[in-house]
Amino acid sequence: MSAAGANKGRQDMSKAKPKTRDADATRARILAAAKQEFADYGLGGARVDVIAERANANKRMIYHYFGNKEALFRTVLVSAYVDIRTAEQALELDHLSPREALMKLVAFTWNYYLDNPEFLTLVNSANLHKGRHLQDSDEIIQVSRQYVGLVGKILQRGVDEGVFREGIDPVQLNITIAAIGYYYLTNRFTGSILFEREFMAPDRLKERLEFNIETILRLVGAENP
Amino acid sequence: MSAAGANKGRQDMSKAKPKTRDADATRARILAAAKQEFADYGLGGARVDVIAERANANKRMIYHYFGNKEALFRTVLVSAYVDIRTAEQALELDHLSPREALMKLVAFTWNYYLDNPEFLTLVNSANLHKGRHLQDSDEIIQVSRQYVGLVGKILQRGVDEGVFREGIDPVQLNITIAAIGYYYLTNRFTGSILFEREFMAPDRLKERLEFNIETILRLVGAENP
Amino acid sequence: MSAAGANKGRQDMSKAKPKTRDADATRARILAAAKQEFADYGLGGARVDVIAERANANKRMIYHYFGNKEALFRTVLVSAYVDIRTAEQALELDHLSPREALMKLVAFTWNYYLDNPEFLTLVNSANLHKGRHLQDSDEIIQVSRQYVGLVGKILQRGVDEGVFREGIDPVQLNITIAAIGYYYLTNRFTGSILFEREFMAPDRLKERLEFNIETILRLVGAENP
Amino acid sequence: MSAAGANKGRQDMSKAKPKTRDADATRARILAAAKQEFADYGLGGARVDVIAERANANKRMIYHYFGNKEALFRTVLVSAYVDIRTAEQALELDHLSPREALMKLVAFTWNYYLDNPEFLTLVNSANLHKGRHLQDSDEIIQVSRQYVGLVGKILQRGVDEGVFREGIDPVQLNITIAAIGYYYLTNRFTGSILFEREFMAPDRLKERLEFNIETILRLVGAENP
DNA sequence: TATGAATGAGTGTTCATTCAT
DNA sequence: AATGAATGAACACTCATTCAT
Repeated sequence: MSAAGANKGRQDMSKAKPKTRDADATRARILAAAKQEFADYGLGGARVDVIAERANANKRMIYHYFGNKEALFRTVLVSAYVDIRTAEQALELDHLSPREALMKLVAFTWNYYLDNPEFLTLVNSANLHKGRHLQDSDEIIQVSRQYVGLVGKILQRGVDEGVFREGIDPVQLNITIAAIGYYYLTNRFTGSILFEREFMAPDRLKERLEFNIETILRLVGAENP
Repeated sequence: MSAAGANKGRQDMSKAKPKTRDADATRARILAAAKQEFADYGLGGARVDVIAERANANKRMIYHYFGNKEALFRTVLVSAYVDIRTAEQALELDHLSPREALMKLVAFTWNYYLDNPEFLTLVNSANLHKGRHLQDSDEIIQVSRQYVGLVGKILQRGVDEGVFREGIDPVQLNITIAAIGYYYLTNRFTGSILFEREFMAPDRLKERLEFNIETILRLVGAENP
Repeated sequence: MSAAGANKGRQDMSKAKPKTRDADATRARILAAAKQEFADYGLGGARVDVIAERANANKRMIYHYFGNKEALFRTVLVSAYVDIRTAEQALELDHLSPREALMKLVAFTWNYYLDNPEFLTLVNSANLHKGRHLQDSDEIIQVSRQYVGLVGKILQRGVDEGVFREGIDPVQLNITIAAIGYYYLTNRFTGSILFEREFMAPDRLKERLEFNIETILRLVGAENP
Repeated sequence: MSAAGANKGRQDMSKAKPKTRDADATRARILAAAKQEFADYGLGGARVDVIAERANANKRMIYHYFGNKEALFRTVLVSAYVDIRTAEQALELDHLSPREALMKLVAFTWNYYLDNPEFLTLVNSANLHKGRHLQDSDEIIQVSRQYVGLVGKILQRGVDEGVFREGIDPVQLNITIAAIGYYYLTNRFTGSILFEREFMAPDRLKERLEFNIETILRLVGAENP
């Protein structure tokens, strides 16, 4: 039996795994579908039926894996935050000059919002519901601390090298970096109408990113922005 | 028309006017209630019954005056934009120095968001629905043009006086002025959790406004920000 | 207009009333349908859709008039108790001899259960749910007190006249009068199988009533039962 | 078989027996859990998941051993009847006087209901479903016949000894003995509210049992009840 | 102008049951 | 023998909207 077991070891990989992987895969498909649906229609506007359909899963499975619609939203939201924070940590800004690190971070933030527009509406939804779904999530606080530390380190290095001015609050800087990208993109629809300008035209996007980089560099007092 | 109006004036006072005035009052109450409800729960989350209740009106009246829920939202949204743009036009910035005019505008924008938080969620809702409710609204475009002109004029005066740098796009500046206040306030719930900081504490609000003013002044290149 | 009004007075009876009566009638139809459905299938087994259908009403109306399924059950239950207690009060037992009054009460109880079998299952359901739906109903306690008083009075008269023995607790007697009819009828299905006897055959019913009357008369000590 | 059993004994202990014993144990655990769940919530209100959980068994096992929910209920119900009838047969009433035998039977019935309240709700559920689950159960009819015979024998002995009156139908007596205990206990929740009296207080229980014994003794005509 | 009654199409959620291993 | 995954049908309840007056 031990020989068979050893033999089965490899073979089982292709039999047992699918079994466990099926569950994980279903869960993942539901999560992805939910992220999209919540992003498209908000928490209230999202339809559980549609999520199930989009996930190519049974509606019952959603309740089995996530409990209910709100809990599913909570999971989606936390995962969205973890995703962006994880990507930020992977930027490897330490070997860049403070100025370049900051530019890279502004550009990354902008591009992340561009590539993952669902993040924007998820956050909006979370705030429409007064942040209720983020409460009691230690994970979120952990990754956020790392993020603030990341910006704080760049700022400190800039001050030490004499290229940034002193006394800038890393949290306020963080918020502003996010704000100038977030606002433009989340309000791209009303913005395009109000300002009679195609917000999502490639040239316009490029222009805005440059404007944002300049805004941040001037803010931290980097010479020759 | 003015003669007719004068003629009708007295007669209407006793019979028709009260009637029309009641009608106007009902309409206004519904509009105010709807603005609040849409702001609190979004377009999808808002309840027609609740709006009727909040307006101390009959549900049927909503349909009588506004057609349906979406049309009501459209009206609320346009009125919200008209309100803020009207307030901006009333600022009388012309007699201030460009630098002070800009500071005043940044502060006004911030305080308007603070005092009218429903504006933020209404705009968010409008964008969740891809700006659909703002289309075909000439009124909106008119007032927006005036706004851009207002900022453009300040900018031009600053350049002429040599206190602002050249080449700044008034629209981009507009957007950034809005963004740095809007983002902080609309995301105050998730922000307070993520950054472990009470976003709405009076000191924090004051701090943010100062940070924003500095951001804009440095952006336009005003010396001694 | 006053003439017309006077004229309309009677005519309106046939126009205006239906309006108000419609609401009341709908409510009443729902209540009757619910009583039947709850009696047939219990609280858990009853279907709101079916109640609406049986009431020839819209499902939405049930929620409009009664709030939810449990509240509807509560209303049904209270009304069922009020109905039987009201019928008992209408018996006019005072002018009968104590012995005949008691016999009449036993027979009435039996026949009421026979004619209103839904009462039995409603009470069973209420107890399956631990009486939760009867709590906080002052009405129920009021009518029950009257009922106990009614039996107490008969008992007292019997004692005074020397035909009943002393010291019988009216509540215990009440319970026993109910029990010997209730048990036979509510368990008629299992009873018919267990005892291989058609519990609902007319002769059997008559036989049981006589047995019950004898049980009660012997219990109170009436001579020559 | 005993030899085989002895032979198998050791070997089975380690391999086969646990398996079969496990199967029986699982079946028994499911049955016990089901009895409790059905008693607590009725047939419609009982949840298959909960039964599986309560039985510390897999849900699939329920279907394997019992077919489906209704069949499980049927099994539970029959077993409940067999249990009470078996306990009654073990009473050894023959060596008691008819009067004492009857008293003991009334007390036993009462105490059995008290100790096994699930029996009451199971029977109620069975009747809510029109006794359907008891049909075609020969076992039930057999044990019931024995029960009627048991009461009939006491009655006959009493008549023979001149302490009971003639002509009492044992079935009717049976029903009444059950009724006066059953009704009080199954309706203890509504009863406690209606009669403003704590039905389950120890003194109240004792009082009711004495009342019931007196009721039955007077009914059969035993002198000096 | 105003209103109470009524409704159909959904909406999140639950449940007994079967599949695949 | 035992189990985790999956499902379809149903269920209580909701909502924007219309009817009738």
